[in-house]
Amino acid sequence: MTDRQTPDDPLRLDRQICFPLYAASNLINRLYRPVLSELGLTYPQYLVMLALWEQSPRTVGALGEALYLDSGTLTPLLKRMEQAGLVERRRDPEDERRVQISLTEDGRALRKQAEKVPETLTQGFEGDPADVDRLRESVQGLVEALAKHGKQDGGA
Amino acid sequence: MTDRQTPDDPLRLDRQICFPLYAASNLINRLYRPVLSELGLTYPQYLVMLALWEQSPRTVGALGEALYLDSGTLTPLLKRMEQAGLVERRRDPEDERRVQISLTEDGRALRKQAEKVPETLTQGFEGDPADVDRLRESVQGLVEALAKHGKQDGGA
DNA sequence: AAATATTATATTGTACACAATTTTATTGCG
DNA sequence: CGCAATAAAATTGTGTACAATATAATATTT
Repeated sequence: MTDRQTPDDPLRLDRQICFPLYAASNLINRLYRPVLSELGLTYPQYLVMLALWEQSPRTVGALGEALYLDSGTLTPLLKRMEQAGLVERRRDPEDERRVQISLTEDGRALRKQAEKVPETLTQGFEGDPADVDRLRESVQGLVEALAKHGKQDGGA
Repeated sequence: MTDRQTPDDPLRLDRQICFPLYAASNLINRLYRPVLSELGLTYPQYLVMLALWEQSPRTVGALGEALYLDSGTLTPLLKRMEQAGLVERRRDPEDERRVQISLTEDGRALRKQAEKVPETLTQGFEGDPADVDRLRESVQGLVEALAKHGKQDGGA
């Protein structure tokens, strides 16, 4: 039987920064899922839509840079979104390596329904909005640091 | 061509709290992966080991409660860990519905190698440890709020 | 005690994530 | 031009996540 509770043990679950981020990400996904399913979207698909509503068309690479995802994740996801009629995928005539992702009419129209998503989810959620804002900025800072960290080679 | 940048648009990607958490979780997974692969672990498997090093044996349900995961995720994951010789799965004789997960000798021994993981990953990482600590506590608070939120029925 | 409800885990099917590799297109260089 | 190097997406294979359902064991009710 194992049972350690050394207070300064760096392997304690409640001392990890990684774990609450992992848990929060899963829990948020779970919270969004039923709301987004009414729009016919998964959570990462919703993020792609947010990115495209800000700017369309965008290349697969540009989407990946914005969302910190690579083509291995985005290609099949975008194909499903194309099947759903939300986006179009078209080789860039200027550079046939690139694939331009653009919103369809349906994709643009979906924005109206999506506008209700943020309030639906913050409804009945205790906590000072200013606190949430501070937290968001902190995590954004962490993401930037992690992204910079990851850009480096990692070596050997 | 779409191109909106209304400053107070609640659908702006950089105004979401969910997105940086999602991105941070992915980036951290990516950062841990090469380090953990030397121990023969994936990131969620590492979390299970952290939980078991604190207390073993534990039921599948107890692990799920600690990590905010359900049997649909844990069962196959634990089977792979059993194949790898890190844990044993055994029906609880007291209640045959429950499955007790316990560390094997190899599983316990792996802790020594895992002790190097936290420092390996914080190495060359800029940022005040006190800031990271505050961030961890904030995200832990959010996780608790989300978990409480999720416990409620959701209605309809 | 038999029927019903509840609980714990497992199974099924869909959709990510990502490393590694492959394919196709462009760029650089002699 | 010819060809190696680079770049952008797609493909392959493994491992999560999770909703919905199934299975089996225990608890509850009548």
